[in-house]
Amino acid sequence: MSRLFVLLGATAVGKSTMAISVARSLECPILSCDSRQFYREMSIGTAVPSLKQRAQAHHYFIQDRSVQEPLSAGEYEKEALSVLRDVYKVNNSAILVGGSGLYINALLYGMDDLPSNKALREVLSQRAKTEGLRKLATELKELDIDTFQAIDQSNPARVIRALEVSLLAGVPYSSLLTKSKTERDFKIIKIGLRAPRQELYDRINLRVDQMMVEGLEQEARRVLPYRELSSLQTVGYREMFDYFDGRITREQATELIKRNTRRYAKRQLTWMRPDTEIQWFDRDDFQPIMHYIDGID
RNA sequence: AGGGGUGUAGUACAAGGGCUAGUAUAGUGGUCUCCAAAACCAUUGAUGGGGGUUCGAAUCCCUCCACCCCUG
Repeated sequence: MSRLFVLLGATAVGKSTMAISVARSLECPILSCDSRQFYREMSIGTAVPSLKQRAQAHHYFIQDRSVQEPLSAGEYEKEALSVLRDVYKVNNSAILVGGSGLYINALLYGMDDLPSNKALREVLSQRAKTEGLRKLATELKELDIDTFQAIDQSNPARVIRALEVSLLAGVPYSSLLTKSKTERDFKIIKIGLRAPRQELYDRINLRVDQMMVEGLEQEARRVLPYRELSSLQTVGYREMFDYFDGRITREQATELIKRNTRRYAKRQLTWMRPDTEIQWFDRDDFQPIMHYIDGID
């Protein structure tokens, strides 16, 4: 059976480097699962692997599209499955590396085939602003009482998405969720990279300082015209946009990027923590990881 | 060394001798079926040490300690 090694961990823990080491050892390709490294306009702020790094192993889903063509979790699932099918024709192994939990779950377990309509979502989003979220929540209550009670009613994203699906499908959103995982025809091995919290935060702070030196400001200026796109609702860019608007100073922006990256890392850890399938290793434990991999099948 | 000043949460500040020491921010925990590096929810934590006055002290007094400023 083909194998997919899933390399997980918080941002800046060292996933990319470890993935390349493992890929070279296994002589297999890497599929990135980082919902911001998909886009070629974003390099510095997403800490995308360098060209030199990418030359050491074949990478998929790294800067292969524009921010103007966003890739959703469901679309990623389909495209990544297609890539994996091709990879497994010639190779028994592949590595999935990244920090976008929802996208990883989409590929590993599948997503229910829910309807989607960007225009409708936009309308609902506007109505939430003008009429208030409570109004939309009340409408959701009539269409889908189960979801209304289950979700956080003050969370616009949840309310809008549930309403969008219920309206499009003509049946309650909750009735479409199967809650079952799709079985894949490859073996999934999850490997987590960890580091002490303080060390992780130090690495984040250092990395942000480096980004500023490398020209994050110039990069952010180039994508400023696309600031409304969801792909630009990203740590490192939003803060620079605020700086360009004159709302904060460059120094404040740098500090906010650090803080928001730390928070992002914390949310990633919260997301991964309950997953008992993850075998955890220290961030640079290459040999123990290879030993673990060799012991599988 | 002498004189002056300041010590409240990780940080910045508030509390005229009287409610459970407050606010901001950081930090922490959590939610999650395609906007997810998003969105949202919840929450820990402090009066520098010791003594005194008082029914009652962050607040007044003494002392020690730490830091800052000035003089040398």
